[in-house]
Amino acid sequence: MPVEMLRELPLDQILLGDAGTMLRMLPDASVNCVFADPPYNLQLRGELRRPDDSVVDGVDDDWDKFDDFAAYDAFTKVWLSECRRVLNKDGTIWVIGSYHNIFRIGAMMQDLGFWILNDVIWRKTNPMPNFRGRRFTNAHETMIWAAKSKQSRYKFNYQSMKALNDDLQMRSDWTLPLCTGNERLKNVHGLKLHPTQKPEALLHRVIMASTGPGDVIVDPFLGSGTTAAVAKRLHRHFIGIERHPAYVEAAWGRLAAEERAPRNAVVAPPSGRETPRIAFGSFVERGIIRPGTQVMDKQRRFAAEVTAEGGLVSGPHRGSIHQVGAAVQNAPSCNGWTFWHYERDGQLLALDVLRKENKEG
Amino acid sequence: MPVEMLRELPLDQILLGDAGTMLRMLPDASVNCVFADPPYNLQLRGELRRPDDSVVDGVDDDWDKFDDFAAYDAFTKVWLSECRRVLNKDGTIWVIGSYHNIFRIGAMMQDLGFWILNDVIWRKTNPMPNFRGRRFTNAHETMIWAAKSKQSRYKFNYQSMKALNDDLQMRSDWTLPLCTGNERLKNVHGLKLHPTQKPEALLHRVIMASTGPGDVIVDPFLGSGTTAAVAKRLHRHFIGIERHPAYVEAAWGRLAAEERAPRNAVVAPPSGRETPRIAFGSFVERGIIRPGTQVMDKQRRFAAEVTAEGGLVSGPHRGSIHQVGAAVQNAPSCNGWTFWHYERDGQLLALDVLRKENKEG
DNA sequence: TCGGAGAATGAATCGTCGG
DNA sequence: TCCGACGATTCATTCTCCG
Repeated sequence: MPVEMLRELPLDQILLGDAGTMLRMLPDASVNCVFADPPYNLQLRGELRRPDDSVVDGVDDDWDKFDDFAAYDAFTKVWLSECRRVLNKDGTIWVIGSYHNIFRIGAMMQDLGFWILNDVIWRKTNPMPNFRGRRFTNAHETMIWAAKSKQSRYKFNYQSMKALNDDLQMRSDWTLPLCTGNERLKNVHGLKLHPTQKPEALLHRVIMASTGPGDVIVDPFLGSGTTAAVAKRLHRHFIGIERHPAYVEAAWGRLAAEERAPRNAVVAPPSGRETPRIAFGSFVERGIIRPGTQVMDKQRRFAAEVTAEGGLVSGPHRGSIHQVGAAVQNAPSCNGWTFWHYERDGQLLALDVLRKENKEG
Repeated sequence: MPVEMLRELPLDQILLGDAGTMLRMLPDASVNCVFADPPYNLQLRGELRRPDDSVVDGVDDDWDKFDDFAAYDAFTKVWLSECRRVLNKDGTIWVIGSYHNIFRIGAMMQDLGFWILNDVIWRKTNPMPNFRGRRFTNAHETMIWAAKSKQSRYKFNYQSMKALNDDLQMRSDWTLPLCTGNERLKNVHGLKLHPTQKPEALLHRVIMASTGPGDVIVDPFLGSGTTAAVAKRLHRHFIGIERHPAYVEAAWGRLAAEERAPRNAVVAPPSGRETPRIAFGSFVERGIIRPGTQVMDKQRRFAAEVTAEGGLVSGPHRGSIHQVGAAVQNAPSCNGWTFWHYERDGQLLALDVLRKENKEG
């Protein structure tokens, strides 16, 4: 079946169809980044029960069923090859998986000419236990981050990552909770809409690390739309691909409710020393504080705005909560945690309450 | 080149030679466990040969990396296949690597019929920083733990692992420091003897998790001998293979200094599954529980009565403690030992306390 | 409205033995 | 090789309910 190639990128659209077919419609070397969360090929057998005899709601969807490894490899080769064609020469790709599929995917990526930059571990704070005591608790998933080729001059926002990590280099293991609570999309019955919805904090870090404002990110397995929502929030363009109309519809609804952060909150920080230093970034990443949130001192004499990398901007001043606090007062130093406040439920609260409320901060 | 197969296992020996050749000397299905830390340098000139046995040349052109991958795959296939042959039917293998090689290894393990049980992340507390600031700090290595086949009834010392982890299930991510200080072997110049000496803590956990005292562990890339030293300490047998005489010599020196732990320190805790079974009837027989005793679940929602033949009766339900427990709850199965309770001295005690109080049924 | 108890739940390749 | 019985086994977090 001949596929018509689009002459313009379908920016900020969700294409209904399977990954291979839809990717073929996109022009060569036209996008900056790919985030892919393909089926894992879990190969689950019977039902699994918890010690209290309740049944685990496993992933039994048709889209995760393959006859054998050969079938899975054939499927993988199609979409990975198309992703590589669509990426521009300096583009990068992220693929997430578990031990069921990630080794096959990684080997194939190398065979196709991708150049692996890192494997990144998502360490789950609250994984499902191993109920039968037969293996180690499966407490992580693996992401592969790779450039289109060894020659790619890829983008890595080193300073943003360092700022997000208390002024230490960001490591290859990221500790983040599962997607639960209000963030988890529900269907009309109040049950989870999608069995494998990824947390927004994960996508926030991925997008902040490897793209800039205005870049184009393709997600060939969009699912519930996390990639699209976070891309919109951070002023990146997205192109989503999803086979199931119900997921496409839910993703559109989610996007409608998602607001862009203020423009100056997502500008990349200057490289060099005057960069924010704090774990304040973790609150931004986890959505506890949104980029663009207004903060002020207790007397409301000074105001500033939260940036996507976990710092502040106030007029010409940009940097950590401490640096900007000092700058606006024209003071030599400042404890941003106690100086800056924000409004919540009509109250003015010091940023410090965030640390007290969130031990992991 | 014909290789003579040994008639007896070379227990607690270090074989000088390359992994593939030496593994061929070991009999089929003769060992319990393999720990492998293979080289991952894809530019191993001279060591790597193509499947047709031609030597990979030193060209570093882009297209040549495909040859490098093919050569590495051929090298990997030889030693992995031999490891699988040498493992007994319930044996397991551990392989450690980084993103350079672990994906190729994992995919090949699946293709050879190994059944992956977990991928385990070694999270380094003190990794080498990324000096150029172009990637995430490479702060982990990946281990694949796999059984010889899907049908293997592999060993996993669940209770030992749980005890090692403060009475919580051991997770798939292990946080351990690099091998440094006195543990790190030095050469005569005071420089590190081996570039990738693994910490003993890592091998301790590997060996404790998947083997028992007296088991045989093969390390086809012994290096500085960490596997052998920890195996000896924990009363396991080892068979080491190493192609560099200097490493073999250092490993023997290390083994000479290594003392076995006291015998009773390495006995695995009773794992429940292995403790001898006691029939509930024996307690009735011996008069510890009288026929007619009332039993109930913890919430006192269900009640039943002990029968003279060591079962229970509850309304229309009659049978073993497990069967009646399942029947009254309308559940598919039930552990009667922990479900049913009885009153003694005003306290509600699970029937299970009887087994703990009367170890010799 | 607040606090405590109890229920719910998450990408999961989750038995062994005897007849 | 199949079938039935026995019985081993859960962590972090959020939500709901009730007093």
